[in-house]
Amino acid sequence: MLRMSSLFLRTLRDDPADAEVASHKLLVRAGYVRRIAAGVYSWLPLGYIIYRNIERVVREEMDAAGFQEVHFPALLPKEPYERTNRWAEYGPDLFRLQDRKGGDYLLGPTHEEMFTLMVKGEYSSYKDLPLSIYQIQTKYRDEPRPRSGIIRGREFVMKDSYSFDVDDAGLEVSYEKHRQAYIKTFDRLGLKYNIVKAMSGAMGGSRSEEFLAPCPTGEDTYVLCEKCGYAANVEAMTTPDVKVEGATPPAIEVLDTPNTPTIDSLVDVMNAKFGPGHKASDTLKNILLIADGEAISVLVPGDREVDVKRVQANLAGVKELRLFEEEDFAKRKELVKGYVGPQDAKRFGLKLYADPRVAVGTHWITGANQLNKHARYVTHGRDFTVDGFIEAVEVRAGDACPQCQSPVIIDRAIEIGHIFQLGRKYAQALDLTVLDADGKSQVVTMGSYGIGVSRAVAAVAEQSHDELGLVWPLEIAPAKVHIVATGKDDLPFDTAEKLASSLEANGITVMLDDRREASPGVKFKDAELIGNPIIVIVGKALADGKVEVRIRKTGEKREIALSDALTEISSLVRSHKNSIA
RNA sequence: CGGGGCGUAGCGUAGUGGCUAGCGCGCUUGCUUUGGGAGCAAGAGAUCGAGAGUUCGAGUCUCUCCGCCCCGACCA
Repeated sequence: MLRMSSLFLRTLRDDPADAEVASHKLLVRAGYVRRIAAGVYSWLPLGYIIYRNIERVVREEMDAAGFQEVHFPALLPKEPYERTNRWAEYGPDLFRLQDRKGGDYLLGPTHEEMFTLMVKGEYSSYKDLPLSIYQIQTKYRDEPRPRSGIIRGREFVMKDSYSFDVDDAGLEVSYEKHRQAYIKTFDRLGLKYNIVKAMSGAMGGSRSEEFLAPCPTGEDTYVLCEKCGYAANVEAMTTPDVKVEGATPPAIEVLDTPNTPTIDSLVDVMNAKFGPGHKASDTLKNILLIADGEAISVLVPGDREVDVKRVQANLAGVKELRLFEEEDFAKRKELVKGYVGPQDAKRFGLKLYADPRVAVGTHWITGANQLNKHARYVTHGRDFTVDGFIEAVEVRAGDACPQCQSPVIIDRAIEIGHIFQLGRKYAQALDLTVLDADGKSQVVTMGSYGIGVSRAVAAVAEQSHDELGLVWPLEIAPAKVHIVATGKDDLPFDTAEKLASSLEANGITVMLDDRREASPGVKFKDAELIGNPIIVIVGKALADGKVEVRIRKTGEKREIALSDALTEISSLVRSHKNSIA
């Protein structure tokens, strides 16, 4: 039983000055966490209870799925990370330190190497697989900018699992098992979330999905089709095939278009020259970029912006990508800023990529590669060809869903989980092989699956709060029932005490506000701020032999006979989970 | 790393180069009060982020450093 009279807790009346998002403000105000350094937080008793409850749910679901828990150190030697080149690749995001002998160590940002080596050390036969093991561990990443309180820290707790299989079919099964376990986990945590197609990114691998908890302050942007349920991270969003119809356009015609370095000015001139009706979407933008030092051009319709992050995500292997700057134009005189067209790309030795909207057979008004000149009827397939199609435009609300063509919506969310098929990258680098049934050596294929445990505390807080304070789901709340005793006599306090004991005896956790000196107002405010799902007030109504029961989430209140309190509250907890939390 | 902002008591904040750095919350003591962050009275609590400088005099002006927040870049 948590007694407010002795609980190590001080609630704050004002929002902390350094907090911006709701979860951060409320977790600090309600006395759950305190900041220690940028992106580094301490858990106070209430916060640690929430944290442990979430960890417990995660652990139970992992165990239920048959995965086995292990535990690695957070402090790791650099050697395994050198073998996969991540000691170098991770760069400044890695917390590095040396021991007294000058040996290099790191604080683990993620543990693929350690898991791979652990399995390599024990297993060597296909008969040992499949295997899934996990840990719940503090991770360290020296983020360039920690933000949003607990949501994005430099120290955080993650549950990471890894699956090991002999072949792709096995990996698919392991992946699916994790996916199901994640669904159960997040459902129990009371989180609203979408499972979203993601890019596997720098980690390589194929299938990849993110579990995103929608909330306005989230850092991730994703698209959702409300009609068919398609959901994807903006980087992974694909464009439906473009149908090209109509006759072959006339041959290229070069036009004098003085002072038209922008799409808008070009459209105006075209309308003046050939009559109204020309749109920005009839023109073609040639966006020049530097990809790892090499100039490339990306083609998008003129009414669209290029999303550099998306381009990079879709250009395999490119580490650094940036837009052309003045000095780049200065070096490449043949590329006339504002008048670039794809028809001379081969001659310029420029790699060309097209957004799918710039399909083969489409024709465009675009630059003529001469100052103050544009060309029309420039046709993909006839007048230029590309080195590849990549998703390049900034995704907009209303874009067509790749599955059903309906307009999609765009939303923000917190990433609470990520599952993906790693493939053989780490097994290869660290030489994790097993003998198959034919006695041949096979490189193991792996999956990697993460849940942000500490982040989930903030995600729930972010999704579940109101103007009064936090609103915890039953499963993870500090206590199921928050009993407030009011009045100056002993009776309400004694009564509350007895009710609390009998609830606890029935396995229902209780927080009891047994403070004699605090005013009722303070106790009510604290109860609402702290956010336990059921609030029971033992006070005024006691004169009629009643107590008041309030549902934190809905604000619903009613008085019930004290004699029924134990059974009524028990049944609320046991059978009304969904309506109260 | 670029841009912006901020560092004054546990928290939130005021402070015009000039007397003993002020207020609210919280805390302590006493009395009163007890269904919506109570009232009265008396207290404790600050090397004003650090260092250097200008000045008769610096929380206030200058410089350097440190820390923190926001936007961007970045981010299994």
